[in-house]
Order: sequence, then C-alpha cells, then structure tokens
Amino acid sequence: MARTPDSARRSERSRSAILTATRELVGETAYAKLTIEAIAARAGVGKQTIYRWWPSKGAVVFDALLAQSENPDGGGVELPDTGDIAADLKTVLRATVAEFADPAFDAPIRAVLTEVINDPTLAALYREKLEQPVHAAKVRRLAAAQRAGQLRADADLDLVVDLLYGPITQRWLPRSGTLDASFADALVETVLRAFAPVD
Amino acid sequence: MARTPDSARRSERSRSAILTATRELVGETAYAKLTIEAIAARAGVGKQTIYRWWPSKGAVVFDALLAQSENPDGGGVELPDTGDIAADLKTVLRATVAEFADPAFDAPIRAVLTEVINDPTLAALYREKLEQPVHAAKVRRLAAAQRAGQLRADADLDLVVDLLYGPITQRWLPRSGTLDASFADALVETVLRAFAPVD
Amino acid sequence: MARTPDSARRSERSRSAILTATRELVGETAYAKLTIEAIAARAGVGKQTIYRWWPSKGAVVFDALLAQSENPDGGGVELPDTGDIAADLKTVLRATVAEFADPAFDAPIRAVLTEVINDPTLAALYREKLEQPVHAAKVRRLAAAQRAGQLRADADLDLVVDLLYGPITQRWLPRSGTLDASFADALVETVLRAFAPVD
Amino acid sequence: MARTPDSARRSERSRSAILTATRELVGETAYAKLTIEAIAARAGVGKQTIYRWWPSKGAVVFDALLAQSENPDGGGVELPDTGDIAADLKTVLRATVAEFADPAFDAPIRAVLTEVINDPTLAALYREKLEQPVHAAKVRRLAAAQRAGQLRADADLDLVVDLLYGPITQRWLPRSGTLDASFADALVETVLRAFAPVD
DNA sequence: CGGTAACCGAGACGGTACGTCAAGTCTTCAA
DNA sequence: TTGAAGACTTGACGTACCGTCTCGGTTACCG
Repeated sequence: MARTPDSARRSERSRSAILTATRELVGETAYAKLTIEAIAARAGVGKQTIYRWWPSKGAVVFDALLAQSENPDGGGVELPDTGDIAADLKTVLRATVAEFADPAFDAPIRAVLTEVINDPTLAALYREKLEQPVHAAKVRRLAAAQRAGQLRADADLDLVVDLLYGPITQRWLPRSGTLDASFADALVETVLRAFAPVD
Repeated sequence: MARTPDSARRSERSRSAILTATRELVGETAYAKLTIEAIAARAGVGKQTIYRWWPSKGAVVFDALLAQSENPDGGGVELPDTGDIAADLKTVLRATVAEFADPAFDAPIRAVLTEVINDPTLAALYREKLEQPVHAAKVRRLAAAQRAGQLRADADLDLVVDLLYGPITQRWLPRSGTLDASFADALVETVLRAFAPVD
Repeated sequence: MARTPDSARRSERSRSAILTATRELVGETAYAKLTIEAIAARAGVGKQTIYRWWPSKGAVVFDALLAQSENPDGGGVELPDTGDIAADLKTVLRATVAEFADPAFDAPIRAVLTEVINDPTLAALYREKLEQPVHAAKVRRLAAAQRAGQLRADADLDLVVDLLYGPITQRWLPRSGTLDASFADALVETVLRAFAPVD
Repeated sequence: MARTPDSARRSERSRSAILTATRELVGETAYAKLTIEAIAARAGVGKQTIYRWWPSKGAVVFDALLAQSENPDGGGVELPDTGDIAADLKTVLRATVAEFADPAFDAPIRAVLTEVINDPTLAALYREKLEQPVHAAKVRRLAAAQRAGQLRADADLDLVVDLLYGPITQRWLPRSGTLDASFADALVETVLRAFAPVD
C-alpha cells in the first residue's frame, strides 16, 4: 500500500524507526514502563520528532500495531471459504485462540487496549482501522454461508460475529478460563446451532 | 462481611478515607491523571500510609471498586428466579447493559480493567474477588433452569455465561455497536435457542 | 570576571536565579530548614536543574557565597598598605570582627562551614576558592612589612596569619567571649610583639 | 560523678544504650546520614524514648560526646605541671594536635560542631560543659607560670589560650595546612615569646 | 499489696523533602 | 532548514525520616 505521507517534509526513515522501536519495546518491557524517551532513544530520534507527528504515547503504540497488522500487499483481510462454514470458522477461531496465547501478539494488543479503554478518540480509531476491517471480513464469510443456506436467513450477522469472538475476549482479558482449540470448536458448534437454518 | 484487618495497628479511618477518595477521583478525572499523591491529599493521609498497605495504584483502585461492590449484608450475589429463565436473564442482562451505560459504573470498571490487562497478579485477584462470585451466581441460576428442563442437560454452563456476557464486553470495551435492551433480549433469545432442550 | 560556562547549553538565567534565591533563603531561614525544593521554588526553576549542575545542597550554598564574595572587577583582594603594619592590621581585623557580628555575613559563613566541616571535597574547594586568596593577600602584606623591617626576618608568615585570625574563629564559632575592636587591637599588638624584629 | 537522673523512672539502660549507639553511629556513617530512627534501632529503643529526654538530634550527639569525654573519677581536667611552662604546653598541644588527626576524636567533634554552629542554645551548652572546663584548666596552668615569673604579669591569660588553640582550630576545621608536632612547638614558642616577662 | 500511672519497645500516622524519572516545550548546532 | 541532542519547567514517583500518637506490656510508687 502506498503510504500517503502526512507531509512531504516528513522523514520516512524517522517514522519507521519510531514504529519499529515501539514494537520492540512493547515486546520487551512491561507496558507501564514504555516511555516516549525510551522510544526516541531506541529509534535514534529526538523526542520532538515524536511529539511533532503523534499526539500521545497511545497513538504511537496504536500506529505501531497498525503498521504491523496491515496487509502488506494492500489487499483487505479475507476469511477462508471452503464451502464448509463450520470447518472454516473452526480454522479461524483456533488461529485466533492461538494468537492470544502467543506473547508476540498478546503484548501489543494489551498495550493498545490499555489506551483504547480510556481514550474515546483512540477507541474510534481502533474501531475504524483495526476492528471494522476484520469484522467486515467475518460478516462477508457469514453472508456467503447464509446465501448457501448454512445459516438461517434472518440471522443478525453482527451478533453472530460477537457471539463467536466475545467469549474469547471475555476469557482472554483477565486471563480466566482456558483458551484452546476445543473451546474454539465448542464456540463454533454452539453458535452455529443457534443460527441453524429452520427446516 | 467481617473485615479481617491486615494488622491490629491499622487505622480503619485512614483505610476507608483512602478508598472513598479513590472512588471519588476515579469518577472525577481521567484515569491516567489519577495519582497516588492526589488520593493521599484528598483522603487527608500521608502517601506512606497508602504505600504501606497497597503495592500499587492499581491495587488501591481495585480495592476501592471491590469495597463498593461488596454486598454489605454479607450475603452472596443471587440472580432472580421467577421460574422463567428467559425472562430472568433478560432482566439481568438489561440491567447489565444499563450499568455499562452509566458513567458511575463505567468509569471505575474501565479503571480496574486498565490495570488488570497488564498485571497478572491483579488479574488473578480480579477473577477471584469480582468475576468468580458473579459468574458462580449466574451458573447457579442456569443450573436451576437446567434442572427444570429449560436448558439441555449437556449444556456447558460456563460457556453459556460467556456467550451471554462476552458479546456485551466485546462491544462495551471499544465503545463499538449499540448496547441497549433489545441487544440484551436478542442475546438471551439466541443463546437459549442454542441450548434449548432436545425433545 | 568572564564566567566560563560549564556547558554551552547551560542557562545563565537559571544559574543566577538559583544562586540569588539561595543567598536570600540562607539569610531568611535557619540553615537546617533550607531545602533544595525551596531554592527551586524561589528561583522559579525545576529541581532537576539544580541537581543537574550541583552535586549537593552544600555545593549550591558554597557557590552562592562564592559568587557573592567574588570581586566583580576581577581583581584579587588586597590589604591596605599605609606603611604602618600595626595600624593596617588593626583596620583589617576590626573590619573582620565587625563582619562576624553582622548577620548578613555571619549566616552564610555558618551555612558554608556547616557543610565544609563534614565534606572533605567541599573543604578543598573552600580552601582553594575562599580561604587561599584571602590568606595570600594577608601574607603579601606581611611580606611587605617584613621587607620594611617591621617583622623579624625569619617569621613564618602563614603562622602569623593563623595567629591573627585563629583566635577570632575560635571565639566566633561557639559564640564564646567577646569579639570587638579592642580584642582585635590586642591580637595585633600581641602577635606583632612576638614577631618584632630582633635588634 | 554521680549521675543525677532526670527522673526516678528513667531507664538508665535505655539512656546509655542510646548514647552508646549514637557514639558508634557517629563513627560509622557520615554525620548527615545519622538519624534518630537509626539511633533508636541500634539502641533497641523506641523513638519516643529519645524524644522524651532530648529535644533534638544535636542534643543527643552532644550528650554522647559529653559522656565520653567526662572524667570518670569525677575530678576536673588538669594540665601537667613540671615547672617548665614551655615543655608542658608543648606536651599538651602535641597531644591536642594528635587527637585532631585521630578519626575517633575527629568525627564526634565535627558532629557536635555541626550542630553548635547553627544552634545558639547548643552553643551555650557547648561552652559551659565542654569548652569552659578545659579552658579554665589551661588558664590555671598559665596562672601558675605567671606566678613563677615565666609569663609577663599583665598577660591576658584568656587571650594566651586562644592564641595557642585558635590557630589549631583554624587549620583543622577546613583541613588546611599541616597539623603536626612541629606546628605545636612553633605555636608554643611564638606565643610564649609574645608574653615573655619584661626584664 | 493491689491499683495506677509513668515508662518502655514498637510502629502506624500525617507530613516534608529527598533525589529520580518522564512529560511536553523550547533552544542550539551540525548536516 | 530539518532534525538530533538535550536543557528546561513541571509534577509525580516511591523512599526516608521527622515528630506525634496510640498500643500493649512492664515496673515502681502510693494509698
């Protein structure tokens, strides 16, 4: 994806050094100890260069995660479609559950959520840039299943998505309960049962 | 509940002044701006008195919320039981959804979650003291319904609870989607449909 | 005297504000109650700016006194020389004795000595910057008297100086005995008698 | 000397434990780091017991030094008298100079002086309890010499004492110059020369 | 000779200041 | 003319001690 520079003057070298440094530090230290000074030092950049382009530490962290999760080929996210919605959802939810167990994914998401919880502006950005694209892809896959008669016609697909993912978040956030493949499978089976097409 | 003092010497006056001040400040200012110094000043207490009894700001905030939510008559939480599980769950989830919309509840929960996300120790405390008792009460009500033949016999009640509450958390946390009574109703209907007793 | 800045970046405004504030506070409050925070507040300066450039409160106080006592025209101190060593010494010692009685001089010297007593590093600085220049001037004047045949040729001039000033310090420090002009005169007469030229 | 207890109830055990602890700590740590809490802890005593009997840290330190220097047999101090004032003074001043070079004497004196410099009340106590008895003994020895015709009849003996000891203090305090036996000898010879009997 | 009051060790309390860290702003200097 | 370097003010951190104040537990005097 061609990056639209915020300004023609902006140094791409500095920008990416800052985001890389942020990503590294998020993985290395407790989030509460992540400081703008440390990011600047690690990136070999003056503090002012960070303050010039980002309004808060949360925004930097957010951009760092965004840059990481962005699809490099510019295409949007797409869920697998083998024609079997149950199998496909199990594949995806098992992957999701595995990600949450991997510190490399866990740490930056917790970092971003720490900021998102208390900052409505960042929350809006989060919804728009991170949540919505993924959510839409899930809805697209469910719509295909609906068209194929695998989900009841009146199913509220947004609700279906939240029923699939909400319980995962619920358990992941306070590290309660077990997050494993069998939990993912049970989730998919239960939710699909609720939306099974009426005979 | 009889409070077991951490020490015979501990001043109950100071302890409760600190928790009250914390509760007030959480409601008044952005959480990021809540400082131990401000709590101490508001409570009319030396900073050391806070540091003596709590290991971190998060722990104080947690205790403040805990003290607030503790049932004063010592009894545990209990969900209503009119015999109609659907009606009862709708009542409870509508109340939950309303709470999340009320800043008086919203602010302290966001404050606690901010800490819980990044502190496993606090997360364990959160699960034990805040989540588990409520979760158990929900499971108890569902078990009664199950015995009454309103839920299928093989239903995993922990999963039922997470399917009911997960989607709410999911939407509340990043302030996405609408959280209203009709959402609560739809949730209850969908989840009960998934666990409807097999004929 | 051209001040050699410790660093090109150092703010002269802050530096002199700190020294001035220190001088004022030394005169206003008991030395034990003089705090870095009070100096910073009075100077309108961050505490860090003090800690950046001075290692201890004693060093700040020392610099404040040094800045005050420094000869603005860059010239060194010089004792009067009317040709009559007895008269000149009496003039100087009477002035010294008067200074010690004046709180404006007494307070800062006591402040500096409080630190010098216990800090060998500061003591070295004290000897070099405050004591030595004045001591040397006294020796210079005595040397002139010696050349004029007013002092015996083999007189140890360092000893002469200490015999003249030691008794003053001795009485001033614990506020014992009387420190007045007649004491100064008696001192001069006695010491000169000990070093009277041999016929 | 029979100690007059401040109160019949006062625990002699605590009193001496405090003074001993203080003496030890003065010798071990930099004086600025000597705290009442440390004294209480070392002495195995409650802080209140210190505050009950002494008004300030300086007073404790002063008492500790006083207890140490007090003549155990209750007799006052007396200078040696061999009949030769020059020899006797050299003996005494050489001892004094040696004491100042010994950290076991140096540290507590510096500690007491630190307080005496800034506290007139303590200064008065210092003069009365520590300085005056020794000063008086010196004057007694000089008076004997005067009667023996070794000092001029009109000599101001207080001045003689200060001329002998002032220069030592002068050099000792800021650790300037050399303090050795030859300095002591030179001092004695010079001062006695100033007060040599007139033929 | 039993009660009571002052002392004791212990340590929590409300405070003040410490010395450090980082935030966000502003200035200097080299490329 | 940008951007690194870093000094600046501000303010909170977490700690150390201050001097005061209970708290039980002796201890010694007194009635």
